[in-house]
Amino acid sequence: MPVKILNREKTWLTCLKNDGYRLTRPRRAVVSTLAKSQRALSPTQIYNIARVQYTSLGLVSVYRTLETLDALGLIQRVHQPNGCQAYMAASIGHQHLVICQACGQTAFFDGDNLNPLVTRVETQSGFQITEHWLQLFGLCEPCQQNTP
Amino acid sequence: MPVKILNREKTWLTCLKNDGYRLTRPRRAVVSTLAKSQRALSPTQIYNIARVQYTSLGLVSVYRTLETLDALGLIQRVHQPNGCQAYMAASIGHQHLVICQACGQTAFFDGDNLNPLVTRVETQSGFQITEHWLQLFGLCEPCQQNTP
DNA sequence: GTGATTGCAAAGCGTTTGCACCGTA
DNA sequence: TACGGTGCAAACGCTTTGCAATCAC
Repeated sequence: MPVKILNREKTWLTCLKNDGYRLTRPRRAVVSTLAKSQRALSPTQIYNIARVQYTSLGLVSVYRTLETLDALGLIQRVHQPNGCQAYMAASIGHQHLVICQACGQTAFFDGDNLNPLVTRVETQSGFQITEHWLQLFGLCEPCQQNTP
Repeated sequence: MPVKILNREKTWLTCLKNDGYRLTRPRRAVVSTLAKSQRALSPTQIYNIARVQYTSLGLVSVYRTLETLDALGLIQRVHQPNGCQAYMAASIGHQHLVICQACGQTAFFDGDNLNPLVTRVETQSGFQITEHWLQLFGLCEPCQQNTP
């Protein structure tokens, strides 16, 4: 699992290159920032962090790179009760997200097999289900101690 | 279940009144629009629909009424892959949402018992889970026929 | 070299705030 | 009548767009 995170940056850059995108400094800075992050980041947060590494980065490039990474399915928008402006690495397969409400720290967990539920709902509602979304909110270990 | 929808408007107005809010024409118009809707509506959509009933309604009042209804727990923000600006009646108890990706039509379903999953994730991740979120996306019956 | 990509500035859009007037209780 | 609530207009913040300069290939 830690291996995945270390390789994420390299993987994303390879994907970009294979899809014909140029590996520019702004893109590298955004990719590096987001690939390493354990928490969901907003465009402005990414901008501020990435500028440490590449000072003349423009906020616009952050937006454009996020759009590209999202289109390639490498990152996902993270929804929280109060909004949905943050992004992080896309979950793989049937993994789902737990988010710390205090610090934004995230972790993935392997989802239940939701097929029985999906089938039941399809029968009862008449909807044809194409996508599901399961997310948990709470406090990560460090935050449990800081906010008793 | 249809009974609930018919009573929803009355219930919301009663809640507002009991909490010391005045039952003004703008509030009635917003409540009536949203209580009757089977789909999630954005502030602007609510504005346009409600203005049929109350022409001089201001968009600002829609926002303020939504804020109030949300604070009272009567409505909830609905998150979709592309954004989270829409509102609808709050789910009751452990109900969850199915949303039609084509027309926005929604339906509730009784959720699985997620307690075993929550317990498992708490143990594995160290997170203390306080809230969960389960949502399904797909096509409602009419839209299945229109988009084959 | 050349065309994709960038940063800047400006436009755009949804949302919030300030304020004088209005209407509910 | 009193004051909570309203609509308008302006402010605000985030996001997108237009464009000349830049840089990866």
